[in-house]
Parts: sequence; C-alpha cells; structure tokens
Amino acid sequence: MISTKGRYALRVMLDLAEHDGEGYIPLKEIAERQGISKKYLEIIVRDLVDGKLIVGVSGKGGGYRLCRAPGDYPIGEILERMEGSLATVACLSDGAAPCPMAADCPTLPLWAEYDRLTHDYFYGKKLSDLAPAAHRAES
Amino acid sequence: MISTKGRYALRVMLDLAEHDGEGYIPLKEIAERQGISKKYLEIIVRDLVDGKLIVGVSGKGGGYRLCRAPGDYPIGEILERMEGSLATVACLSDGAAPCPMAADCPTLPLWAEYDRLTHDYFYGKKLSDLAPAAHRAES
DNA sequence: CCTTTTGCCTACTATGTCAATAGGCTAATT
DNA sequence: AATTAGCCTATTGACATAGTAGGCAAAAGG
Repeated sequence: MISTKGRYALRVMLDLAEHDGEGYIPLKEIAERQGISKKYLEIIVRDLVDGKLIVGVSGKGGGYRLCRAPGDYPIGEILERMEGSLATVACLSDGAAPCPMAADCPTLPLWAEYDRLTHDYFYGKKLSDLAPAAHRAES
Repeated sequence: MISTKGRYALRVMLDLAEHDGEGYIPLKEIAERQGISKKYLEIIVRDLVDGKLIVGVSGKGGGYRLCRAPGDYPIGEILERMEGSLATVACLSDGAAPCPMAADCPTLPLWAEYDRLTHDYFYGKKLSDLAPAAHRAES
C-alpha cells in the first residue's frame, strides 16, 4: 500500500514540474495549491532534498526547484525515497535477515517476480509522463 | 506490502495442495510443518473457510481440505481474502469516499494502472503454479 | 454414551507505523 | 535589520499488525 507520503511527494514533484523554469517555488504556494498542510509537506520536502531530487534555497525569493529535467525522474525513485523501499514482502527488504528458509520457500519466486514487476513499472514511468495531465487543471 | 496473514495463508493453501487427496489435514500438522503458531493459524484458516476456499471438519480424523482443484485457485483470490483488498492506494479501495479531486488528479491513472497490473498478476497465477516447487522439499 | 480430537469464537495486548501538529531555530535575501 | 523561507526535534492520536490466551462446541471413534 502506497502511503500518503509517497503520494504527496509525487504531487509536489508534479507541481514543481508544472512550474519548472519559474525560479524557486515557495512551499507555501505548493501547500495551498495541493491542499496539504505546509507543516506536513516540510517533512516530505526535506526527504526529497536529502535524496537529491530537488533543491531548496532559503531567504526571500527562495523555495524549491527541480534539479533535473522532468523526463529524468523515474517515479520509482521518488516513491522509493519516500517509502524507504518498494519491496512488497518483508523477506525481500534490504538486509533484515532474509529468511533462513529462502532456499526452498515455494512462495518466494512469486514475491520476487511481483517485486520485479513493481520496480519495472514505476521506474519505467517518468515524471514527464504525468506532468502533461497536470497542465489541464488550469483550463 | 503483503502482510504475514496473506503470506501464511498462501503457505497453508500450498501445504493443503501438497497433501491433496489424503483426506482431512489437521491444523496441528500444518502448524508444525510450517513453523507457525497453531493459534495464529486458526485465525487465518477460519478466514479461508469463510471465503469458501477450504472446508474444515471437526472431530477425530477431521481437519482441513481444499474444495477445488489446485488449478482453480487464483493466488489473487487468496490474498484478497486475507488482505481485505489488493488495492495499492486508499482512493482506489472499495467505497471509502473516492477522493473529490479524482476527476483531475494527475496521479490517479498511475495508481489505477498499477492496481490493474497487480490484479492481473495475482489472478493469473494459480495455486498449482506454485505447488510443484513444494514437492521438491521432500527430495 | 462419553471421551478424545478437532475446529470455532471472543477478547485482549503489545508493538509499530502513519499521519499530522506544534513550536521554535536558522539562514539568506532585500 | 526585518522579512521570508527553510530546518529541526518532539509529540500525539489513530489504527493496523502480529500474536496470545482461554474456553466452547461439535463430531468421530471406542
């Protein structure tokens, strides 16, 4: 289940993509447009900055900005950053003692394939694939 | 993220598939083979019975048994029963006030397609597709 | 009929994560 | 220097997950 953090993060990224080239966008504006508490967004946005997905500048005239072209952001990278991992079962998460019975677990291949499917789907989609739809919101 | 209930349920179903045709299998045996607390399995197994996925018979010589051929169990049906829903985002769950902004939400198609992908993957796989691997555990 | 064996049912609890809020601090631009 | 915006820590309520505990009911075998 994708959490609100992941979904909100994606909406923030789309908002920034939509206003790409307009300089730094204050968080306050994003919060108002998206109808999400600014305070909550701060948590999300900090994560995005730490993950080198966006850049933030303080001071008057500051705000946030994408640091790549919208086509260079795989959705999967954004979600993975926010969710910690896209892994769908615990035994496939990073480290975490990967189940001693893994060798003859009949269900593991099922989860592994689903994980691969999920990964490929979200890494195949780019931010720019969703952005055009966002522009329609203005019309 | 698939919960233990879903994963355990699948292992129970596979265990039953492996011993298909041997009459009723006591829960105690399954619990021992799978290394899962019998008490916890009771919860899971009751859910499977309610969902008409297996049948249980009380009394001496009783236990649980599949009620279809292993090829007639889509994995998705088992998981959906245990997880409540396979939906990956809240706004696509059954009912639950489907988000007033749905009409021009730029991210919704992304989730919808992923949901479809998930659904098709798990409904495409059948219990019998996993069972053969389980037999190897005996060799 | 009665005991055993097995499933069925309700309640409880501990742990953890999610979602969100609150308040203050720091840094940079004008 | 004042304003504007981002940065940081802590806290909270709600809810789901994972698992435990104990007893009740039903059915088969002897």
